[in-house]
Amino acid sequence: MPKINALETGSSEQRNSLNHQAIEDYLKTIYMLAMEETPVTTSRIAEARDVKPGSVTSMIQRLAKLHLVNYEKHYGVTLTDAGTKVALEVIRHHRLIELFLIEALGFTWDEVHEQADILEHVISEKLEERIAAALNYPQFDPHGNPIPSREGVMHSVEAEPLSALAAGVRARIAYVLNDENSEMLRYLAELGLTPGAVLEIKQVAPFAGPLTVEIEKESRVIGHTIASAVMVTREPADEPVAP
Amino acid sequence: MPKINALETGSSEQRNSLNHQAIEDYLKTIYMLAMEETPVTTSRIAEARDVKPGSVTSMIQRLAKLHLVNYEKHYGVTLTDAGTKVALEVIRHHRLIELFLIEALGFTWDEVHEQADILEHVISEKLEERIAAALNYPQFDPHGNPIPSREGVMHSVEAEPLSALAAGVRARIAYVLNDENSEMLRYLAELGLTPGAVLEIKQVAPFAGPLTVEIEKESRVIGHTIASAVMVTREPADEPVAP
DNA sequence: CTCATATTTTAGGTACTCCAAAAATAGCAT
DNA sequence: ATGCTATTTTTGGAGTACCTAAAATATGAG
Ligand SMILES: [Mn+2]
Ligand SMILES: [Mn+2]
Ligand SMILES: [Mn+2]
Ligand SMILES: [Mn+2]
Repeated sequence: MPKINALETGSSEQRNSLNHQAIEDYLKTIYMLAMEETPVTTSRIAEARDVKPGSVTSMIQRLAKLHLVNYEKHYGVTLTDAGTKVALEVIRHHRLIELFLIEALGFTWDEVHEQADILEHVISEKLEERIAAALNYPQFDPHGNPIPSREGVMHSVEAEPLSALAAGVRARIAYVLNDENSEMLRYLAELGLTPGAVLEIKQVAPFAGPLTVEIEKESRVIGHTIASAVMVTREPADEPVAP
Repeated sequence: MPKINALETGSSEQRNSLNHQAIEDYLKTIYMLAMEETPVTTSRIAEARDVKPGSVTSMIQRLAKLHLVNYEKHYGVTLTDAGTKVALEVIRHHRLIELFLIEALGFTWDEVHEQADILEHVISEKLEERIAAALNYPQFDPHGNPIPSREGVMHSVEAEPLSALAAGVRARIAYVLNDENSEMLRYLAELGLTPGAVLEIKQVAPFAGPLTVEIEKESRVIGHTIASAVMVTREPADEPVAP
């Protein structure tokens, strides 16, 4: 029947696809962590992937041998061009799949991350292309994150957390963090806090307190933690002029 | 991110899903082989899976320990109820996915087997259900094979190879064997030999020679090998009565 | 220079494979 | 029925890809 291992078993192996779940996931993790701070240390990867540091070290050594990362002992790793390419490829898969599950199969935005995290490693390039085509070559995933292009280019959006805004500011939701937190996603959807929504800050309680926002003419009070996960871009304050 | 191994790593493991690529594929292979002859021997499995007999023996021992097969040394294996359930589940996934790739994403029937062979192991029950629903709960896959129900019931179709028919007989194509042979599938499609098509045998050359069939008013000559892969049911000879 | 902390190394485990040697069975001749 | 060979199956040893746990070592703060 299958044999995903066909290329790796025995001695020769490694045709052109240096794929495999684990490798791809490490590269993806490193890519994400590098966006926050570079180089990426062993312990940050271990924490993110929920494995022990020793496991990370040995995987890093493998990745370095495959020229997917640059590795300096006791210092950290950075992705090589080849490693970046793989990471972006996987992220493209992930985000296309999330959107497809919602658009084509009726899933909700809190249900798709887990399944996408598995499928991202096993779809062929042809299937990726068909999915992209079926979705009309979308730019953003359901959580507002940009989908890298087939060529491996990702246009990241400049945004700031909702929690950083002051009263009176109008903003549009760009994307949400923690898309693996289903419970939070359900809560956000309930409040109408989804990408594209426009809101205005009414009140900000001090000391990381709750903020009051107006959205769709409704006033909502949300906690600081949630507000930190919602990334927004500022909108010009409105005051629609009557003609 | 992911961690398909989350449940198996370390010591405890095995929540409810005794899944995993290899195990599922062995069970599927055994199921298929058991339809031809039971018990299923080590060497038949080895040949079907293209691994060495020694590998099969050790996997069989594992499966037996998991109560997925009954194993008698030097004799053969049969699936237990639990093993049958897993096999049918995987076959259901496979066939639903093949159909979905064609119906929803525009693949052709010669392109889907390989991708389905991988995806079958990684779709959740929820995704399976959504795919089935999107296809309106289909009974047959694109190659004419029955799709087992969610409860694990498969209604197999009584059919005989086209190559077994005599001249003059009319028949309807039920399904084709070797759905992993893309080249053959493309050739069959070209000739119009797809499930549901009705044809009439015009001539049969002796000694496993070619047969001439009429299909869609066209006369076609096909080799014995191909004809053996096309499974048909007999149709009453027609002679449409003019009113 | 010393020590806490992060990191790497080492050793050991599971899953899956291959190869080669040993054991069991089956086919067949007598 | 008995024995012998050809075939199949099992066993044992090994290798890769993960992982953990625990011991050894590098780093940099004070
Ligand atoms: Mn996601
Ligand atoms: Mn993943
Ligand atoms: Mn198939
Ligand atoms: Mn498979």
